[in-house]
Amino acid sequence: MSERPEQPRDPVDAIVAQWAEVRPDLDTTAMEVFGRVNRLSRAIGERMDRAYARFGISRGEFDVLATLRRSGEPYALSPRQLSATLMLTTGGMTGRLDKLERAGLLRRSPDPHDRRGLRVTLTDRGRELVDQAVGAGLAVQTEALSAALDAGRAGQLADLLRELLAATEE
Amino acid sequence: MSERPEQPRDPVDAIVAQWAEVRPDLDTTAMEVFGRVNRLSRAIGERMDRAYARFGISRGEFDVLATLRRSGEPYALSPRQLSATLMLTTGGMTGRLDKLERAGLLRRSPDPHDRRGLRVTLTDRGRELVDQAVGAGLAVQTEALSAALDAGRAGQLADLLRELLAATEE
DNA sequence: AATAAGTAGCTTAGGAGTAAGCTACTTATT
DNA sequence: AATAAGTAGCTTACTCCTAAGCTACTTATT
Repeated sequence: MSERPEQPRDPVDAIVAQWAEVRPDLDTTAMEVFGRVNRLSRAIGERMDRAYARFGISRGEFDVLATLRRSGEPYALSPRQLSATLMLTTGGMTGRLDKLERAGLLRRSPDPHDRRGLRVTLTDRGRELVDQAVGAGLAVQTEALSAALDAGRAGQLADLLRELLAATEE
Repeated sequence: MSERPEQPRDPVDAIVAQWAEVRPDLDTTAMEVFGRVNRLSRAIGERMDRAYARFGISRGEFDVLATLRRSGEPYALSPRQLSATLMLTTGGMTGRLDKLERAGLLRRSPDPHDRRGLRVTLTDRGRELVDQAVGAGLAVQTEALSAALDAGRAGQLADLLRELLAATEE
């Protein structure tokens, strides 16, 4: 009867079907995208938490180390730059830096050009740890993606998401 | 030179390019999907928070009311069912129910068949509020989606996400 | 040079979640 | 019938975040 090929059903289909029963007037099309985006974010996030936990850090802490690592030599940024990049308040950043500094993964030193500011620098141990952890985090994501989609469809998905994200974050 | 049509660049492209500079050995393909999924989830989440705040509730509280509403008459579920559906610990659910009960949006009553359990029921005010709020939340999502993609591409995106989510949540 | 306005990072108070453990009750086993 | 095991919901302690406000310092204006 249906002209569409068989699709696997997922939890969002069930939610959409429930709404159609009790509120058939609602247009739930957008939920088919954002409902799945939310659930995927959460599911993969939990797996990445576990991957990073093996290195003794949380996902938020990994993000700090990774931002420093990505910035290249000398692996130094200000707390301000870090909290802007990670969309975190300065109070939240203070806490993360405290933990990471206590763990010996980074170091705070005065900014030579601005006495209000600090420079946060990756220690050698921090660089080594993040170099390992980034591989573990990517492995989690790669495994989940390649289990579901071949390279062509994965690329299609990435392109559609890019368009949506670019328009959304404007 | 490029055979691919011009793509809008987004923040994930920048992050991927940074990694390629400092760690060219890494395969960041999966990040092109999950990095965007994470950022989209966060960006839309913030907008939905604001939409629900106009009704005096948080997104988590909306989810409780919406789950009850979707379940149909008589809009009653146990705290256990709610915390399972919403992937929340029972402790967290206790807190949400406390707030919503204080606001007069739902009611807790003893389960007539199991004296350990409760039945959580939407009040009339709760049903009216969630019927309004669900429209506001969908409007946020619909606006973001239709600003970026036409109906055909949005459907393609939903289908790819369904495949990925079904495989991921298994 | 004096001063007003802006910025950097930290502190504090409060919110919302988890994990672990509790009591009360139900179900399965003997 | 007695009892062991399981389940429901709540409480407590803890974590991590935000919002607001602080001090110290820098930049712009007069």
